[in-house]
Amino acid sequence: MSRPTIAGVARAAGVSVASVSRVLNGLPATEEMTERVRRAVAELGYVPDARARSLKVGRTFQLTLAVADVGNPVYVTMMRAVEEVVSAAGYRLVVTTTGPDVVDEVALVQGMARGYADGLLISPIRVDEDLVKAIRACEVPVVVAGSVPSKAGVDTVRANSPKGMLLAVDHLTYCGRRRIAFLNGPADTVPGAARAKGFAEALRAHDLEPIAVAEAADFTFAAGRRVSGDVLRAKPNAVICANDLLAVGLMHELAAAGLDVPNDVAVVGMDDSELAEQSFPPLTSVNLGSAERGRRAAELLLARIDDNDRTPRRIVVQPSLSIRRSTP
Amino acid sequence: MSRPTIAGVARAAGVSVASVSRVLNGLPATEEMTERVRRAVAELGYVPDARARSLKVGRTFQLTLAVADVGNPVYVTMMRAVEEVVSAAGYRLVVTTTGPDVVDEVALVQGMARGYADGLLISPIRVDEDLVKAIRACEVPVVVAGSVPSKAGVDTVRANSPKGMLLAVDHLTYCGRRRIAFLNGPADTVPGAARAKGFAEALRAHDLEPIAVAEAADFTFAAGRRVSGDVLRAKPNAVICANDLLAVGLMHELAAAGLDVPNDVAVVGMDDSELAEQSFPPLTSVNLGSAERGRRAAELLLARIDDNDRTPRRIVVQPSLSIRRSTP
DNA sequence: CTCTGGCCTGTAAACGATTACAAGAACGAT
DNA sequence: ATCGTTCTTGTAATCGTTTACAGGCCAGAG
Repeated sequence: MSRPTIAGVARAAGVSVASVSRVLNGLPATEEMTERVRRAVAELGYVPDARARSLKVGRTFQLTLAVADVGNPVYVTMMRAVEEVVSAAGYRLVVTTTGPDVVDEVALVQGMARGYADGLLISPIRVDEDLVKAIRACEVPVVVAGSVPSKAGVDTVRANSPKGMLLAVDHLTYCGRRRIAFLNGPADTVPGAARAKGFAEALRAHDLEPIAVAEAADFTFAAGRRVSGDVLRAKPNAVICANDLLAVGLMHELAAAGLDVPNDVAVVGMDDSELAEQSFPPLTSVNLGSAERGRRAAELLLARIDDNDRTPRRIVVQPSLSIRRSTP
Repeated sequence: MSRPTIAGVARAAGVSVASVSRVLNGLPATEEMTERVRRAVAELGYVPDARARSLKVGRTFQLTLAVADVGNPVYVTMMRAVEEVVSAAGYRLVVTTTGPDVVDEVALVQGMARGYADGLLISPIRVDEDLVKAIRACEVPVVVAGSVPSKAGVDTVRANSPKGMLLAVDHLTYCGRRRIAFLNGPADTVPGAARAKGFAEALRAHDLEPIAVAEAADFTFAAGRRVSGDVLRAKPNAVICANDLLAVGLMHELAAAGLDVPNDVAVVGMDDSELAEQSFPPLTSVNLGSAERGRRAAELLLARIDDNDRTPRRIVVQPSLSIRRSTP
């Protein structure tokens, strides 16, 4: 006794499959018809098959979210926001981890042609020509959370890193710190490059010279710790970090070196993730609007699924600074 | 010019659709046939439709992972492990957040009958009769990460909280702490109940009386902070927390109260998540094997998808203690 | 030379829904 | 009473695969 199909329900209710389908999809039907179908559905415990439905209507009601590393708390924030929007719209979320390699991202984008999801929300950590091409050619709507050349002709939602950097430097100089170092992630990544550029500009705007710039191997706590020494040798009295994980890694090394945060060294993180609030001391962090980016990106994706002909939008979310205890 | 179908490939290659399908699925075919099909596939850029395939073969090659809160770092650890196992086996992972309500979990389990995934890996935060019934009746294989009555007849992988508690209490008494308090999450949850019981047993084994037991509204940082006061009023010299987030919340309150960790109060967390390592001071934490649980659970699920008649297994993962700086 | 058996390959029937189309019923207007 | 309109319902085609089945061909055995 296997799962009942729509045909079984139709038989049990003494009506046609078309009528069952109509009732189930809320199309007009008489009182009596609705009642008979409902009764048969309840009796048999019928649940429509999503696979069959997908094939016929050409939609799976699934969306794919691709991120580089689920362990990064900034993605947790984004994922929460995305989940909320898409599940409210009746979609499920397929979460995929791409890893740091761009070829995996390209493969993922091309694989979307299989049609297992109705859209893709991707936050690429590295971008190259192949990826742009793959995104252009993608069978399903794509929204990029991050920067991608405008010729990709795709909706994007990105942060304003330079402005965020400026907020951080403004705040630090206001606190009287002028020996500012920068702890970046890999500069060959999209966020790494943006932040490096933003940092240089922000210092220039304040007529300052960078004291030190270090690059961690990736955007993780462990990598941050490993290169903290390079930053500290320059004796900065403030360090801006490219994300919160790196900042927390740095603070551990500062504690190990017997330096006080914020008195000896002020620390500013970026992303304003949950970790910023949880770290000790609580981390002053540039809020790059990850929740809002997630939300807006999800909304763009839904809008594009409804109408794929709309002109691509490029949304920039403005940053703000969450001041906590790691700065004076 | 829409997506090519298998019929288009067949036409282009001058063969039948069956032959195309066979070549694509690696069934025996002559050298020449294989070559012609490959060429046509490449030329048209054909990619098989997952929706149609799912309908026919009755599988989607997707698995659902349902957790209560993606913000809890313990789920990040589990998710990583699960992703690794299932993607190696050729499955995609659908991540769903159930929220704290058991009715949502029941709805989720019942919704699996739609067949959008081939299996469900669920870590229920609360369990009731309805959920057990739903799991028993579920159309697709289910593996539970956590405790569920054995009559559910389902594969489970769970932690050994009592043993973990004992490790924590052993360690604290060894450090000379005997005024031990407990900061729990909601006691009406599965992990909350298990840990409360484990804590009581562990203290009894050491002939100790609990100094204080508090219950946070949920397993989050903010909730932990809010009830920390209740714990501290009893002037404990050690506090065991039901998870790392609660422990970090408590440590913030300790700092605010001017108390030193570990000298004034030793703190032990549970889960040994990434946060334990990142917090300051680094948190001594009971490793309940979340990565291993994720891995084993995923393996059980894959095995059951292969053979749904195997007798249910109940795996218990043993805990260990990761000693860091929050204890003397 | 014929027959049997074993490959390949193609035709067509699923899988389980949605939906275009047509047919029938009901009803009001003439 | 007849016609036309509208509303409901049923029949059957369709989505794009996989796969059971059968037919055709060839080789080897008798």
